Amino acid sequence: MPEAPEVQTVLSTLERNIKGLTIEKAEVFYPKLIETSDVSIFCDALIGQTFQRFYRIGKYLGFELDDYDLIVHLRMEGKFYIMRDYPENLKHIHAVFNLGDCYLCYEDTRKFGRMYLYPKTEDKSSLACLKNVGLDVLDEKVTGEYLYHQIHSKKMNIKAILLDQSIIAGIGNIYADEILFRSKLDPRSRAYRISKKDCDNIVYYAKKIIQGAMKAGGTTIRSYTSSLGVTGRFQLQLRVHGKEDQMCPECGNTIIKTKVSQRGTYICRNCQKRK
DNA sequence: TTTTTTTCCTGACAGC
DNA sequence: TGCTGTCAGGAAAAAA
Repeated sequence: MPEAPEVQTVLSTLERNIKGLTIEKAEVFYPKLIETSDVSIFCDALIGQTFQRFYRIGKYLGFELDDYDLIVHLRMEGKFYIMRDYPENLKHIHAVFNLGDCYLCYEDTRKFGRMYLYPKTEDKSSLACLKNVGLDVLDEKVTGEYLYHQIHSKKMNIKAILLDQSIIAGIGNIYADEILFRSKLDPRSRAYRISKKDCDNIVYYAKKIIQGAMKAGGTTIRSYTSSLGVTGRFQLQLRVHGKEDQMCPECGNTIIKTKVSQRGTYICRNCQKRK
């Protein structure tokens, strides 16, 4: 499940490999992949467009072309591959872009990923698909103060807050668990009970963990890989997520798995206090 | 308005 | 073997 670090890894890899290349032909085999228009309009518009600039907003990948902004959300299992030859097995490949001397292929087993195409704009935050996307987790405007102001009157649990992209963008299920473990907070704690000091901790660890994961090239759990098959190594550093029935690295108690906001959630009940 | 639930998808896996 | 049911999950839509 790509979160900000994985998206950044994919983006960097693609930038190194396809920046300056021009789309000669575009094919889309799964119509619902394209949110902004019919497939034929989408494919026709891309012909002759060159990849100019690469950017990330939360978990969204942004490609600035000559005349358009192409936005991609990988959701759970979306992946890009750069291939020398046209792909043989198209079973889970839903889009192929012919870039002249290579093919950029989009694969997504569960078909949750989406692509958006808009006329090019300087103000990326004005794009329709990003209207509910808040400040990126690494944005300097994201501080404990900011988080506290956003949540002090909300009833939602703190994990749901961290997953809410309109408050802080880029955090997903895996890192939410890790951030709350490091902050010593039970994910089920109500937002309005979270102190200013706790908010400082949450933001501090959120930035630290996300930046650490970016350096390591993103976490890999289940099927996630970045383009070109580059896989991250950060999973070795995960402390609670996916560690059901294992010992807490801090206190030795058993880590439990439960559901919070419909999401699989890992907690050390000894270290993480419910507020 | 805010919060919760449902929906979208397929493959892996458990149980019979 | 082959079937059925459950689970995983980001975000939008629908319901509460």
